Amino acid sequence: MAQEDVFKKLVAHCKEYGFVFQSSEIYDGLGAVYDYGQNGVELKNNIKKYWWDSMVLLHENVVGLDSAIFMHPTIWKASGHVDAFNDPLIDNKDSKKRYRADVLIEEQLAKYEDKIEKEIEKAKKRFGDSFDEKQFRETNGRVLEYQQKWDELQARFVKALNDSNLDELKQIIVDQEIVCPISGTRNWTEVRQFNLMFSTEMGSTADGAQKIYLRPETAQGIFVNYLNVQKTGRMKIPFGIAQIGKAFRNEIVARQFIFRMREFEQMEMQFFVRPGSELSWFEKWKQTRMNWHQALGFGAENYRFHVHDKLAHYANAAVDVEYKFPFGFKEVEGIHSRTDFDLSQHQQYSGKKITYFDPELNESYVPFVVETSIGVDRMFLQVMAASYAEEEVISEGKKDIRVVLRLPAPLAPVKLAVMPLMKKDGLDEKAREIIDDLKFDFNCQYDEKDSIGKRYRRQDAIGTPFCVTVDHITLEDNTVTIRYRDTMLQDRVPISELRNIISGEVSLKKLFAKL
RNA sequence: GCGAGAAUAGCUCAGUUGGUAGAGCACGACCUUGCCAAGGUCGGGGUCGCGAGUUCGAGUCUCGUUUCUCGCUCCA
Repeated sequence: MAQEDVFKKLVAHCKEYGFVFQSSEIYDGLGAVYDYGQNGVELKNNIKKYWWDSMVLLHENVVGLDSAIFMHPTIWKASGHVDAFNDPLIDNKDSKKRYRADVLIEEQLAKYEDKIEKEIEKAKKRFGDSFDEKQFRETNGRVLEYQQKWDELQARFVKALNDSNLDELKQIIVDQEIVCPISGTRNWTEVRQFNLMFSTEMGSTADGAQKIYLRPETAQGIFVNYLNVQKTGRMKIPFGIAQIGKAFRNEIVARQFIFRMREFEQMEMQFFVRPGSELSWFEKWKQTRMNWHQALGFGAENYRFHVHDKLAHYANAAVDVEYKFPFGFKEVEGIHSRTDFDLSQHQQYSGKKITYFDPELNESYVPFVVETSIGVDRMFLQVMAASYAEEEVISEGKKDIRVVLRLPAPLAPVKLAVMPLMKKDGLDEKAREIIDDLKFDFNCQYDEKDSIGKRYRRQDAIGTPFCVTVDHITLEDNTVTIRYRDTMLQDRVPISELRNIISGEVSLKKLFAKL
């Protein structure tokens, strides 16, 4: 089966079995926004718990935080997000290249300047020492003509920028007959403002309102609280702060299902260290995080590190954990050495001192930061992609295809399905009794509809690791058959042993043992 | 954002040169069976993505639009 087909089937499966729905579907959907259904939310919560517990419970020096989505607007100036993503862009339809509209116009201005310079150069050669540049500029016809064009263009350009008039920027490009350097054509799209941050207004009256952004990353909430946590938690460097939360990016192109969404969820941990020690911590977290991924048992060959050649403005080392999705190796998690960039910026913009006093060194410094940042939704997609399987089964000589989600049991939405072989003779009541006993320990499901084989397959499709069937023998000796998802084999066990058998398999400790 | 393709029932799809919308599976009720998806009977469910246009008449032709897929592009 081709990999693209696998992906298509996976997307269809996600919808058919209540894992992921498109947002606002009955209104034709909302681009690149998705909802998690009854099974999806359970899986997602389990993924988050796996991450949270492995970070916060397993590391003495890592604590949690839940900061607000709304933050002071200056935070995004300090972080560099406001400046870096506010460009008017235009595309050439022939070369399909994208340019900054303001840069194209600036280049046009420079062309007029070049022309003036050339005239001056020529005149210099002609007149030699007697050349008076100031007088030449004021009297030469060609120079005056270019200068006038430059003045007009500059005035128009500045006004358009100040008014944020995108139509006018486009009109300037048209009027100036600016061509694409690659295709040489003037086949342009409209000029569009790209701001990757969503904004809204805070304050109920229009004149008193201030523009605030929906956070494009959760990290800044940790940075601005680092000293609160350090002081109230009596944390000593090195220590980390972990956070799970929603973030929002107005992606130009959001594609590939839940891989790139406009509203998404991050699990980030910022680890604060002594300056100079950041690269060894970077290596340590790199390994720790890879172990976390591989403990799920999806095969080490499906993971790799991708080292960034081009580093972001804040980083001095960066690596991605990539997983082999049906559409190729793609980033699931990023580990970045963010230096002291963020904290120093916040110190500068807030005017507040946010240094740490290191009692061992007897000195104060702005800590360096090593970040691990993973997308919950990508992780979800990765788990689904890795678990989805179609396998041939032969029963009574007939071939059949079984769709099974081989989810790691601790992540499975439903841990146990209890089903009466028949819904009569009190088998159904007995099944309910078993559920009532176990429902506070595990997410259980009851099913009495259709043949038993069909019910097993329904549970396979959502990844339920255990099915328990109540039959007539159960009524005599309180034993049931327990059927395992992956092998399809069955054992007969006493009802009293179910809790032990299941909890041993579905506990997160099973995964932590591999870390 | 550019280019190409797609959209008909919950799912997979059929629907002839334009003539009042179908199948299988799924779903619900009842009967039957009882350990790996297919028994019987009856039933519910679609203004054919949305909006215009052409036409006596549009699921079908034209245009626009939305969403999805693929390629390019972008991704602090």
